[in-house]
Amino acid sequence: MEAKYNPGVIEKAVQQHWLENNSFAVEHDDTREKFYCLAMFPYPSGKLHMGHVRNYTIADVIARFHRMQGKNVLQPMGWDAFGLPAENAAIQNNVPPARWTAENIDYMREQLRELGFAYDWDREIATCNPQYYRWEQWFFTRLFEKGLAYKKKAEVNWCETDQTVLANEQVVDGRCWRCDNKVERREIDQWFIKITEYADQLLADLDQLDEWPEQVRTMQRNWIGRSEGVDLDFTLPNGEALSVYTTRPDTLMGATYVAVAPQHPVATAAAAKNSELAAFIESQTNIKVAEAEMATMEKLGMDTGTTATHPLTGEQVPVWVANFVLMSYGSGAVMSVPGHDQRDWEFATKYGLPIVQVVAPSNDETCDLDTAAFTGKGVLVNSGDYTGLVFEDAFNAIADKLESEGKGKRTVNFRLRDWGVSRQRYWGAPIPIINCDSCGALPVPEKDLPVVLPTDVEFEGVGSPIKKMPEFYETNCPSCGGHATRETDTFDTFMESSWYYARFASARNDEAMLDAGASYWTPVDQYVGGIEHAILHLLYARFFHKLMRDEGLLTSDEPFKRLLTQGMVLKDGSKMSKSKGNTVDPQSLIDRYGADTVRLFSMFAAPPEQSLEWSDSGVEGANRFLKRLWKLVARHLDAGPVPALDVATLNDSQKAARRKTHETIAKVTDDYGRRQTFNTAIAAVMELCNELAKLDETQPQDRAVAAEGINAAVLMLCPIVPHASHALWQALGGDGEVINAPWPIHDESALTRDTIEIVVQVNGKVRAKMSIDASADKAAVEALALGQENVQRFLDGVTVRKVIVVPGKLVNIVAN
RNA sequence: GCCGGAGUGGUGGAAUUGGUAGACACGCCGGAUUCAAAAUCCGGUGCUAGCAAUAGCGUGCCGGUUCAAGUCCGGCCUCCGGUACCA
Repeated sequence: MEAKYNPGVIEKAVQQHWLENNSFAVEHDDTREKFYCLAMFPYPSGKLHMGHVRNYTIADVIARFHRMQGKNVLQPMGWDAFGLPAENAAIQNNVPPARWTAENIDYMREQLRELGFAYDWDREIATCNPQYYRWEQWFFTRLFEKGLAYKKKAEVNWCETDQTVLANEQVVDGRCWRCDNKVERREIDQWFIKITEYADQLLADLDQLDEWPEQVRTMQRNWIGRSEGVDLDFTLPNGEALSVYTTRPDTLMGATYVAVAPQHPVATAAAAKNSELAAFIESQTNIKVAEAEMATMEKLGMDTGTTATHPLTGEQVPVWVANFVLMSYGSGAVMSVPGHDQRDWEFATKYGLPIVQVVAPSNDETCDLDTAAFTGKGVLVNSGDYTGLVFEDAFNAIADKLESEGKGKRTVNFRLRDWGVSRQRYWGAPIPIINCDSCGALPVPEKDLPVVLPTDVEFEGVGSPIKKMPEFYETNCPSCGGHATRETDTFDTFMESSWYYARFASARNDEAMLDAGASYWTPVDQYVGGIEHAILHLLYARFFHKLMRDEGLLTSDEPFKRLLTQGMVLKDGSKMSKSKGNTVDPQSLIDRYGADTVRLFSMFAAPPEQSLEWSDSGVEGANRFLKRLWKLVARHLDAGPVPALDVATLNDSQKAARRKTHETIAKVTDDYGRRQTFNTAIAAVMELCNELAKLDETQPQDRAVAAEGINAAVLMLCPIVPHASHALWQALGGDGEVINAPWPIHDESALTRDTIEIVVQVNGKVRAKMSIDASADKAAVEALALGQENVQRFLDGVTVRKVIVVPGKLVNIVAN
């Protein structure tokens, strides 16, 4: 064995060895327990950044750990290759998106290889490849046939100067990022998939996901937003219903006005006769299509002059236009109860609308309608027949009344909206639809799939080139054969990332979207990715899984069994990003220290779910540990042959070192498996190595204890630093390759202790520590504790009231 | 705005079920080695006082529960993620 740790030489050789042996290629094998470990695949933006390194190291560590546990482990890698940045690069540098993307993939693939990740490269996929997206197109046509895909109008950010739709990211302070023109909302036809039809299942099945972080489940639950309420009708002067949804029908008697969206027909009709109102509505179109924008903008409104009849009192209430009411949510109108809704209260206060109290607190909550709405559930007041009822009774009485009079209906509502999948962009999978003037929108027949995106394109301006390519969009109607045009919009890139995990299991099948491989490998046993994907990507993937299940392609209900959401990589307290100029290039670190050091540092610096603060000296520290480990093994090997371990003859220090080995195995196994806190696993192995270094290798039984400990340390570090472990395992004469070696199992009998240390507190403050026989009973522990010299000092002049003994840990003496 | 997190020494973090706050590292200080430096090795290191034993204080802020609170409860503050067309 080389005396010096030389990662440059070792890593290259070990990676070559894995490549030649195709070490991480796996096959469907029903006789073995499978483990599918997946990290969220990258968008090929150029080079790997530290966030990637962290993400892929975490997943690789988990995959390698489970492989050493004897499972058939699949860990694939691919590319989420469609998306906006490729188009921006194309416009800026005049490079076609396909070429830019392919070059980035080639570069990043090489970087992943240099980091030593245990991928089955035979399954690599890129979503921009027609072999991939053809199945997405095919699946969409299936959804269309089932009525789960449909077209409707929806609002987008529109830049009049560039004549193009802008992503939310491209709107800065309400203006186009390129030309600084003010954006406006515009309605266009878009394709949607009915995720709302699966809202109940998506909500209910969250309960199955007991290996997901609770916070992610909570976020999804809130996002889906199931509520129970009542759809009820106010009546317009012309007799038509003005429908609103409320979760608080108990406050209906306090509704003093109705607010409608600027695009609501009532508003449009009123504006036709009122130029001031028309101008107000017009002024409200310059707002970005984003929830945060809508929720934080100044709440503005104007009276339409129209009134509506209250369904219970028969009184006339004014109808206002309000900029915060969204046409796309529910009916585009809300009843306003300023006494009991804070937003309504602010609006009513601003515009002098009446505020009426109809609910009073039934506990000690305060209620002062001069300063704020009372939003709690209480007891009804000032509500005619309903006065005196508590929330639930009032809800039911009013809902019953409305239902019996045909003015309302109990309804379950969801916050979740259908998934808009149309993008007016070039670099995406073409939506496989043909529009025929006489037959309407029709799916492209299966035999004509895929609809291939032309890649030899030039960008003129910012619009999608295929919208100006008749050779792409001119076609014939599959039904009548007449002239027709293709859809030129492409799919939301969340479409590709919603099913790629299943395709990895059937990656080389060109005859079907999924096959038996997908049934064997899915669900993914461990999914690893950024917390920023907690809602959208993970919800869409869950939805897609259920769609594929209902198409008969899969049998499970959920795609990801266990989820680890990793935190961000920060430098100087903020996210590493090009715009902040605080990025650290992982490549220079790999070149300087080797992949193992980079992997070790990123796993040691913080637990995976927390954000990770970058530190150059921390990297040095990780490298130093590997050098020390190397030295420890070299010293051990130089000390000569290792005799058989004879447990019965061990002295106390040898016994202690052996106990440390087995305690460490137990802890590290738990840290890798259950807790997934790799930082504490590393710390524990470091402690073990510090102990092993103290052994006297001139003594035969010290050498035997050291051999056991060192072998365990190398095995336990293998998932994190696989190259160094490979070389050390070989030098130690281990069986086969370390990547296939069985995970160490701790020896329970090595853990026993003769004496233990107990802490003694007086009134909760530590006053002494004492060593006592591990078998001592409570009375003996208590007696010894009371006899401690320093404890006596604090008991002087006071009376012992109570003594609490926590076995094996502490004694607390309560005295005053 | 709304939903979800986070806040512990000079720094990253540990404390797993309410039971010794600061494991393991980094940095710093002192020493060894060296012509010298780097590297390496040994020792010290929460703050305050003390030669020390030890004592007081200490986990963002305010309050509460408990024999005991970083951990549980109530109310704040700051920062971060998401907010449906960034991925």
